[in-house]
Amino acid sequence: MPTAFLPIRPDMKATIAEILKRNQLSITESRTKILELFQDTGNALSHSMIEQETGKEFDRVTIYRTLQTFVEKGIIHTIPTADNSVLYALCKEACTQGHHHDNHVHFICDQCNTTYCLDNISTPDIKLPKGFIQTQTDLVVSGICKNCNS
Amino acid sequence: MPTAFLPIRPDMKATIAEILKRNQLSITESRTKILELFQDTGNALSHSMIEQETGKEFDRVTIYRTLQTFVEKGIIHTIPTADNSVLYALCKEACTQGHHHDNHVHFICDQCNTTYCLDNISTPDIKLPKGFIQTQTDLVVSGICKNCNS
DNA sequence: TAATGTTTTGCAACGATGTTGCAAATTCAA
DNA sequence: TTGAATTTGCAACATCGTTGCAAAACATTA
Ligand SMILES: [Mn+2]
Ligand SMILES: [Mn+2]
Ligand SMILES: [Zn+2]
Ligand SMILES: [Zn+2]
Repeated sequence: MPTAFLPIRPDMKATIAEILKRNQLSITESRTKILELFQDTGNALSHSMIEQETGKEFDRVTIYRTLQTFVEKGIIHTIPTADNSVLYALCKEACTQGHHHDNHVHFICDQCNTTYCLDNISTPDIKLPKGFIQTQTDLVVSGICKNCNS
Repeated sequence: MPTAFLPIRPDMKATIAEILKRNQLSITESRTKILELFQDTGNALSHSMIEQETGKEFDRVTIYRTLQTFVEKGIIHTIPTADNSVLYALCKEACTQGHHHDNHVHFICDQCNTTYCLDNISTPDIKLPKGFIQTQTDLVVSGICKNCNS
């Protein structure tokens, strides 16, 4: 329990609880654990990675529903991948209920398979042919990440 | 049958047969029909669209294997989508066995769901953080296409 | 803290998607 | 035309994702 002597690093549980409260979600074990996972790894996670990490703690269906809820609330966003698997990552910008603003580039390492949100690289403006109207841009770069690079 | 009097539009069947031959693939009914479909629609197709179009002519598995083969040979390429469904489209550039060069932007219409290859819009160069090496870039824009636009 | 209404979870069952092994059919080349 | 090689269809299976419903957990109020 945090006291007046250890206030420097805020209690993780509390922070997670705040995120859930702010989004009007009940604080449950599965939601807390899954949010924790995202915070701890920092990178993108797939449903199956989460399933592996949490073992038999929760049902598959609960994980699906938790991820759906988080996406709807703007807590996490999905990442399209070249091999068409579904990835999720924490939203760092001010995303809200049904209104995402994750217009950043994603990077997938071909070697270690880690997916990074390049939060400070925005997706470029594309000049489309006449008559086409753009509402969303997804840009995914793949290659070798800085950890795997020699 | 084309004669000397109708040489302007080359026989489609012949062209398709040539594509298959050039790639050392036997000319079979399913391959011919599926290639025809891509040529006729012009846009991207999913496995299920092809299954619907061809009805019960071929087995599901045959369609999967045909698409795989075409991708390997560089006849078609896959398109990553935001909702993580798999789309395929004809390669128009000089793609060869295991070596694709489809570095163009894709556009998906939110309304009619048509997916376009914007062949003359190249994917932009992205300046990555130190240590990251880029080998591939996928850029998908979604919005309203010129047909659905007013 | 205890009771109560609301939300979330686990389970079972299901549909869609994609893969593999193998025998039969088709294609190709001699 | 024949025989070898390739391709196909079928069956069986694995993975992924969804839904309905009863039980459990959670939030709220007293
Ligand atoms: Mn991201
Ligand atoms: Mn394309
Ligand atoms: Zn890596
Ligand atoms: Zn359209």
